[in-house]
Amino acid sequence: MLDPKLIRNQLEEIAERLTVRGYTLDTNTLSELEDKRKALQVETQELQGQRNTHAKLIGKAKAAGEDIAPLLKEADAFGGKLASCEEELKALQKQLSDVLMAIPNVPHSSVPRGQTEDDNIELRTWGTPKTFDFEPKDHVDLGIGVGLLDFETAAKISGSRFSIMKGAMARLHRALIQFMLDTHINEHGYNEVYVPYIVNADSLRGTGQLPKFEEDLYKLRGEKELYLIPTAEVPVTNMYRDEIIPEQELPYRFTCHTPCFRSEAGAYGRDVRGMIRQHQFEKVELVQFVKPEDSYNALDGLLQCAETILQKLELPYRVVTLCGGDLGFSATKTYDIEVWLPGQEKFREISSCSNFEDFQARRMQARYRPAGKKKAELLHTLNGSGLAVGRTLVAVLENYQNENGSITVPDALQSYMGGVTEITSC
RNA sequence: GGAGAGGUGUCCGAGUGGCCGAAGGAGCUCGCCUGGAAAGCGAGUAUACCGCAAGGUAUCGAGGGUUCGAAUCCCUCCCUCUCCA
Repeated sequence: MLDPKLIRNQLEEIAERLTVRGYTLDTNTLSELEDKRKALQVETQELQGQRNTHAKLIGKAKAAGEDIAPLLKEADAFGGKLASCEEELKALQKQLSDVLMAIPNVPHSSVPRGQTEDDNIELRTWGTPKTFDFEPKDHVDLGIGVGLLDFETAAKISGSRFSIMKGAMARLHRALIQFMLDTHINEHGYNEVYVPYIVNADSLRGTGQLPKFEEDLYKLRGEKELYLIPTAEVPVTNMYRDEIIPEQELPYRFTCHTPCFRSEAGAYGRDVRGMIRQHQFEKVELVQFVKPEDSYNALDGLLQCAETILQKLELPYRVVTLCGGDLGFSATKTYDIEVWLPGQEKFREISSCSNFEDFQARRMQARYRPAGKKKAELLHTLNGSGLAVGRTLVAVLENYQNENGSITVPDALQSYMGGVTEITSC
């Protein structure tokens, strides 16, 4: 959520900055609502004040042993008008907060204007795409070729956009997870956490998936409003909802492996083939809570940590700065890492590293207390994939394939593979 | 599944209808004291909104209700703890 003060005092400036992401802020409606709210609030508070003064009068009269009957009669006058004002004000405040909750974050000044991913700006590339002296296959053909990837059976038991991995493939997938976690814990100083995969609506509002993006989520049936997590970002970031962290403990840096569940409601035609876009996939996430002045340095650091994984796996990639139009709802700035996929002859997103500044923190009331200050202030939150495991597996398969259809296990993963150095048909 | 107890400010904790935005303590800030520190002493210390200000309004797990007036009484829900099965 944006700072309501900014909405009140710098509405036009905020509206202008939101155009960078192609978002049109309805300033007329907003300022109209805000004016109404203010007038009604003043009126309501005045009436409440009258009521309170009168109630105290009755209290005193009663204590003094006086007859309070005439005062009670007078009190009737305050009832109706106040009740209707309070009701109307409440409705208006709800309406205003609904509008506010649906406004995306304001992009950082360095974010380029643009509509789609074509307007993203390439920041750097790493590695050189390998040249094959044969026609490289995509991961689907490779996986099915060695008999260790099975989409048809997954479709039977669940539906489209699910997959089954077997044998060395399943192990390679698991090896990737362990390798990523170990690297972040041992080399990057992150703290591992295990969290619930089912979260309540407050948590999803806190990080910004709700109220606007409910159709992307899997909601559970039952009396309680519960959802499967679309990313570890939700439970991990919400660990500090309604908490105040002492300044000296910051920054907090967590890594967390979870499955992620996404309905992919808006992606019917996209990436229907293979493991690129699944309803269920694994991800190793990086989450940070930092002081506001540190958050952009932290974003660079987070990006580095994610890049390290690809470097150790010797997978070529590039880093792009997302343009305003491609920026997620809650982010002020996002770098995507895109890995080279020989099967598609394309760079494909494998990690997204974002700074949210205080946008999520305000929704969550996640604060820290600066040393020596009495007032708690909002934290900045960041997160990034480090990395999306399914897509990393795809990248390994396609980049490490051999002419006979086998896949060489990258050096970095061999210690996790129990001596298996090459994946061949079983 | 059964029976109880409880959720109050940064934290601990008192408060069963008006004098309670809330005792007391801890912590923190400032000052005194000290060679310096600790201890001790004194003052201050929630947030949001309206207002130039004085001041006002709301907030005691969440939501409803009773009342002239609710942290306090009633109802529903959420969460924590203890005991029993």
